[in-house]
Amino acid sequence: MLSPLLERRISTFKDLQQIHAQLITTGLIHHPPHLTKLLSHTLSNSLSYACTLFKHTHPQHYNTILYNTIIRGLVDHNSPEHAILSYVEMLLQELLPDRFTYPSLLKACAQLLALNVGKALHGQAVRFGLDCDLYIETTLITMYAACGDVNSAREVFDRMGDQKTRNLVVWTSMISGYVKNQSPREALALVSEMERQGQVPDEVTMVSALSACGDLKDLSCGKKLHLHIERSKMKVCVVLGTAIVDMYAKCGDLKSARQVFDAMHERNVVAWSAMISGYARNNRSGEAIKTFDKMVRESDQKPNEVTIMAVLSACAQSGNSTLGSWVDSYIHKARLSRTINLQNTLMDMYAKCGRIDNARQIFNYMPEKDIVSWNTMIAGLALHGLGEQALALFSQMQSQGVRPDDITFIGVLSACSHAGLVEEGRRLYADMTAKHGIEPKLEHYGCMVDILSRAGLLPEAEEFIEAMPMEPNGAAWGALLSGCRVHNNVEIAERAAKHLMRIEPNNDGIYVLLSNIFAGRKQWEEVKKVRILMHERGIRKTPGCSSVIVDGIFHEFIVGDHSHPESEDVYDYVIQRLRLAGYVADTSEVVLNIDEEEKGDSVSQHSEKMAVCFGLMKTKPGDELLIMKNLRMCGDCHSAFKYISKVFARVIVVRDRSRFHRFVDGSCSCRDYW
DNA sequence: TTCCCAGAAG
Repeated sequence: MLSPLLERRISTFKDLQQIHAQLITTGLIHHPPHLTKLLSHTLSNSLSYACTLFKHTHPQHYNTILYNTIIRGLVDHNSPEHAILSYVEMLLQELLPDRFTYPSLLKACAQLLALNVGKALHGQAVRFGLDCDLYIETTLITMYAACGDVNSAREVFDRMGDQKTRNLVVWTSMISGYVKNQSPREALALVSEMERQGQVPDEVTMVSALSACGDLKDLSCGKKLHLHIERSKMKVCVVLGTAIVDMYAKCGDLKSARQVFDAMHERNVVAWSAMISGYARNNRSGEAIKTFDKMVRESDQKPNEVTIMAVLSACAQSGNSTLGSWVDSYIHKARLSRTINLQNTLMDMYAKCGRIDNARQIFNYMPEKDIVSWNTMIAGLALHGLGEQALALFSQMQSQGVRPDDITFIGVLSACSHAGLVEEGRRLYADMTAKHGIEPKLEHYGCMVDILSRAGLLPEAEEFIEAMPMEPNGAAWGALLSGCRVHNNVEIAERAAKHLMRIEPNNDGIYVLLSNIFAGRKQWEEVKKVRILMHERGIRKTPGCSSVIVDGIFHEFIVGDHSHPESEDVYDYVIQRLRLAGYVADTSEVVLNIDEEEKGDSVSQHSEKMAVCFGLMKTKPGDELLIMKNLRMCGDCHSAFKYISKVFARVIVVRDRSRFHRFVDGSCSCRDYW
C-alpha cells in the first residue's frame, strides 16, 4: 500500500515540497516505492527538483526501478546525455538493468544520434537476454533508423517476424524508419505488406505513409490515403491533419492543403508552419506571407524558428524586404535564439531583396559560421555582380580552414559568370576537381557554359556541352542560347534551341529568345516561323511582370498594364526627358506577338518601365528605387534605366530573373555584361 | 515502457 499522501493530486511545485517534507517526517521516504512515486510526480513538474531528490536519496534505497524512473524522466526532458550517465552510474552501483531500462536508453541514443552507444546497448540487451522483448525491439528499430542505420533496423524487424510478434507499433516504427532515411518507396511497400499480413494501419501509421507520399510527390497515392482516413473515420488530430496538409503541399496541391488546414479543429505552430512553408516552397510567396500574417494576428500560436525561416524564404522570393526587416526585429522581440540557420536565412533574404550590405553585416557579425553561411554570402555577392568580393570571400574561407563543397563552387562560378571573369572561372573549375576532389555536377557544367557563352566563346561553350559526361540539362543549353542572343550567333542558337525544345518543350523562354535572335538579324521570316511553331504547340509567352516597393507597399505592373493611368503621363514625360539626354528606343528585341490582340508587347510598355515611372512619381527625389522583375530585363529597358539614373539622379536597383542590376549615374553595376 | 507533423545555401 502506498501512502495516501501520494494519491493526492499534485499540481504545484509547492505541493511537491510539502509532500516531500511529510514523507521525510513520516520516514516513508526510506520506502523505495514511495520514493519512486514521488520521483515520477516530481519529474512531471520539475526536472531539477527531481534530480536533487534523486541525488539526496540514500544509496541503500537505490534500485533498478528508481533508476528507470530517473532515466526515463531525463529522456523525456531532452537530457539524453544525463540519461546515459545515470545508466553508467546504475551499473557502477551493481544494479542490473531490466526490460524497462532499455527503451529509454535507446531513445536517448536516437536523440543523440549515437549509433555506437546504441549498438553497445543492443549488445548488452542480448547478453542480458532482453533482446526478445517487444518494447526493446521496437525502440531498437527506432534507434537504428534515427541514427541512419536503416539496415540494422530492418534486421531487428525481420528477426521479429520469425516469432510472429510484430504488432502495429512495430510495423509503424519500421515504416517511419524508412521515411526518416529517405526511402519513401520502401515505406509505402511496407504499408501494403502489413495490410497483406492482416495488420490494419492506424492514425500513427498514416502520418508516416502520408509523409512518404509527400517525399515522392505522389499525389494520387496521397489522395488515396486521405480518402482512406475519411472512410475509416480515423480521428484527425493536429498531427495527422498537419501530415495531410504537408502531403498536399509537397505534391503541389495547395488548394487541397488549404482546405484541410482550414477544416482543422486545432492548429499548432507546426500546422501553421507546414502551411506557410508549403506556399513558400511552391513559389506562392504572397499566400505564404498572408498566412503568416493571419497566424500572427488571429491565432494564439507564436511563430518559432521554423515558421520564421519559411516566411523569410517567402520574403526572399518576392523581394519583400519590408516584411523581412519586420521579421528580423520580431526575432529580437520574441527573443528567438539566433541560430546559425536562422542567420543564414536572414542573410539570404537580405541578399535576395537587394540589401547586400545588410547581408554582409549579418555575415561579418556571426559569432559562428557554417559552410552554408559562407555559401550563402558568396552566392549573394555573385547575384549582385560583385565577383571580386565573392572570390575574395572564397579565399578567406579557405584561409580559415573551411573546406569548400560543391555548392560553394556553384557560387564562385556564378560570380565569375556575372562579373565576366572568364580566366578565373576556368581556373576555379579546374581546381575544383584537381585540388578539392569535387566532381562537377550538372550545375557546375551549367555555370561554365554560362561563363563561356556570356564571354562570346560560343563554339567553345558548345564543345564543352558536347563533352559533358552526362546528358546536358536545359540550363546548359539555355545558357548557350542566351549567349547566342547577346553575341548574335544564329547557327549555334538554332542547334541549342533544338536541344532545348526536346528537353523543355513547354518552356516559352526558348521561343522568345530564338525569335529575338532572328529579329536581331532582321530575319523576319524566321521570326514568323517561330511564332507559328509556338502557336501550334499552344505555348504562350509568360507576361513580363514587375513590382516596385513604395513606402513598404508592393505595386505590381504587368506588361501593357493600364491600371495605373497616372503613371502613363509620367511615362511620357520621362521618355521625353530621356530623349533629350540622348536615349533612343532600341526595338531590335521585337518580342513576338502570339495573337494580334496582345498589343502590349512593345518595348515601350515593358512592365519595368511602368514600375520605374510609378516609383519616380511616388517617391521623394533622391530615394533609391527597388524593382523586381519576373523575366530578364531587355536591352532597351537596361539602356533606359541607365539614362533615368542619370537624368533623375536616382539609384535604381533591379532584380531580374538572373541577377541584380544597380543603376547609378548613367551606368549599371553589371557593366552591361549580363 | 514502444510508433507520428513543419525546416536553409544552388
